[in-house]
Amino acid sequence: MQLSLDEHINRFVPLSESEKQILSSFTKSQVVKRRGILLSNGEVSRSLYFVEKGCLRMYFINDKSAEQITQFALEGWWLTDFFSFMDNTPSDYFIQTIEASKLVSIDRLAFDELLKAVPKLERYFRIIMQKNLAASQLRTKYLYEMSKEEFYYHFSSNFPEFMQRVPQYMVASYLGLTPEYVSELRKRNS
Amino acid sequence: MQLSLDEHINRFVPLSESEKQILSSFTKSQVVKRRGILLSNGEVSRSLYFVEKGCLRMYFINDKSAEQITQFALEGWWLTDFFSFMDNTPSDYFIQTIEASKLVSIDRLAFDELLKAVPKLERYFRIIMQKNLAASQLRTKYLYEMSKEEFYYHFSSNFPEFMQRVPQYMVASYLGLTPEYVSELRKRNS
DNA sequence: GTTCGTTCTTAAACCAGCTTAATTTATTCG
DNA sequence: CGAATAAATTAAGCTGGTTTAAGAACGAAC
Repeated sequence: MQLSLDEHINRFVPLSESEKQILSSFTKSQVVKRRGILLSNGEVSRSLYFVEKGCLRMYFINDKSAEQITQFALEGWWLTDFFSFMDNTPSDYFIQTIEASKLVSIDRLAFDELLKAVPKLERYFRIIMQKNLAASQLRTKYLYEMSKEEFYYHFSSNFPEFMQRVPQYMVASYLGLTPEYVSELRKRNS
Repeated sequence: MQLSLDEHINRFVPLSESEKQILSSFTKSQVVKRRGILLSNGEVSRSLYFVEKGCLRMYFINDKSAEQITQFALEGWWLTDFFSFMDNTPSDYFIQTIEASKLVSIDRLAFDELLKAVPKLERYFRIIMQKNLAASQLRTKYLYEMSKEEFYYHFSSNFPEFMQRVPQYMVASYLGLTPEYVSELRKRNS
């Protein structure tokens, strides 16, 4: 599976050829190998990333020195630490590829310029942010209403392809479970 | 404290007088008494609400028939169930005023029309959604990194005015704690 | 196909936070 | 104000999920 940024934008806001050219002049395409680091903690999150192909994770190091994953991004998703990106402040997060990936990135300043140059994209990003917000509301609801056991089963039965793409311990981290407990759940269910 | 929508928009996108008039023709101002219901579960979340004065809560009924609060909105915040609002599907949530409140609401269709009529507002809402998303990422990080005890102290020391405005059991619900446990924490800390 | 690092499993002890249920204190509103 | 209702507290017992520690299985790279 692969999804170009142009194609994705076109689903919401059709762009003219010249607008597409302006867009590509403000963005960078990059191919990153497996486990490549895009952002390290302490740095400012300078870029907003779009995943054309592959998979990203965002995580921080918790007080037990363990990696705590807070978000994944698959094909068609945008990812950054928005506070750091907007306010130009150091981030607590790491962003890393899980697989070899093809990305489009936009720097903070380029993002502002781009939106001035192609105001139609304000609409595209408004819609994207709105959808992200809806997804985030739903995730929060799940966190409140499900036990950790339910949350795990919900996730594994709703996203089986994802479970196969990503190591089990990363899924465990994202769901806020210990790998040991996930093992127990898998045993229980088989 | 009171904050008009015009003023709030003006912080991000200055509007002309005629644009302000178009805006007000697509929105509704309403004063709602304490504990007034704006959305009930099973209904479509037809409106997006801006709080000019007062306080809203969004909650659902969990499997133990208890109210589970997922969001508050104070002056200057927008609130709705975005999935229901965007896709026109029934919501699981209730939205209710905690205090007597002054609100501005925009219906789904009016929202689309408004954005067509005043494209500048795409930018305003893009920024609002982006800020919401940043706030949501931060909240998620807190959930992952803090124990419930830490989460409670963090919240009560960072938002003391809020703790006084909202009943303790609502704060407990929002933080995912039982009222009994909050009582214990308060006793421990005094 | 062997090696070395990474990932997953097993099991027992442990504890943060919940449940239950009874009591006290605040609020609301006639 | 005073009655009724809603909210907050207390304390004991319990449990879902973690911690710890050790070993087993996997998979990438030579």
